[in-house]
Amino acid sequence: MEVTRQRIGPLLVGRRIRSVATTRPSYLFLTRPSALRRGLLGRTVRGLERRGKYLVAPLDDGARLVLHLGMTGQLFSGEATSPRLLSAQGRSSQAERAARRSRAEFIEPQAERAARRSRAEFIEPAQRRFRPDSHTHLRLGFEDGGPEVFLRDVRKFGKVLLLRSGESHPRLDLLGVDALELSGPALFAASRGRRAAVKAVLLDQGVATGIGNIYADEALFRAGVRPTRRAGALTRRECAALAEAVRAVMHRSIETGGSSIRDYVAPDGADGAYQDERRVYGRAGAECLACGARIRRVLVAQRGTHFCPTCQR
DNA sequence: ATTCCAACCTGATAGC
DNA sequence: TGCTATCAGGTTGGAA
Repeated sequence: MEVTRQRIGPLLVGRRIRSVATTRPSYLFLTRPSALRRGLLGRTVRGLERRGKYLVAPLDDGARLVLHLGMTGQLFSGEATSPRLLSAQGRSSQAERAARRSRAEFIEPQAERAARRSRAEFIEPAQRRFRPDSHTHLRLGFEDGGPEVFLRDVRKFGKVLLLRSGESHPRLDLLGVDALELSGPALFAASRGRRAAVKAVLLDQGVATGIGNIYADEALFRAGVRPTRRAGALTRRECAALAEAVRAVMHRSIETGGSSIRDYVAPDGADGAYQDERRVYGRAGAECLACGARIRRVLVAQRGTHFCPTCQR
């Protein structure tokens, strides 16, 4: 979300909204689309802040546009280009691609295939332009006629709401300290008396906000702490190491542009690279890069949880 | 006062 | 080919 904030900021801040298109009312819209359109039309965006995984955009009338991307949300420029922004209809499935490939290899002479490839490379850029689909829930156009801004979210676990001037919202008010500033003592204090697994505490946005499933697993690995450990049993020393690991992992992910594993793209369409630095998340059955043991996957707090049984105690 | 768990959605993939 | 089951960067509200 921090990478998204940094890169979508210039496409929002200082621009006056001329058009607002939305999909039909749904779980995603905490503010009804009709009210959202009324509240946004003609407004100028004054800034863009992040509160944990939420983005908050103050408007020139004192209202605030609040966005959360949930699991599959994508916030991006109309000029962005990426296969991750295409819906299934606009993209060939893996089965189709495989079928086409094997057909092609069977009947097509190599020279012909090369010619087709160069034709495709010549034509493709024009065809790749993003076209709003049924998952594109918000589309903002601006007075300056520049690039639009899109919010797309396949699963609709994201959130869009408009807070009127001075209005607050419990979802924002209950957030803890930002993960980038989580301190050992704060984590230690928050863990006291909690019987839940330490991973559940890391994911609790009221303790620290911004830590998601990938980063919880990666931080626990770095700190050498097993995710299933009872939070209340962690020592000050372990909390210090874990808080440090959280900060390090989050900073590194921001540096590398985030984790593009399945849906995430930056607002400019670029993939992040943090997925290449994962040591445990999504590596169940593979060898631990530190000790060679098999990475294990278990459920903790109903979330897939990955750890090294020898490095993490 | 916590912790658990189903629910909110859709799509990709693995296995039979 | 198709069908079923499982999994997925999150959060919430109410039951246990």
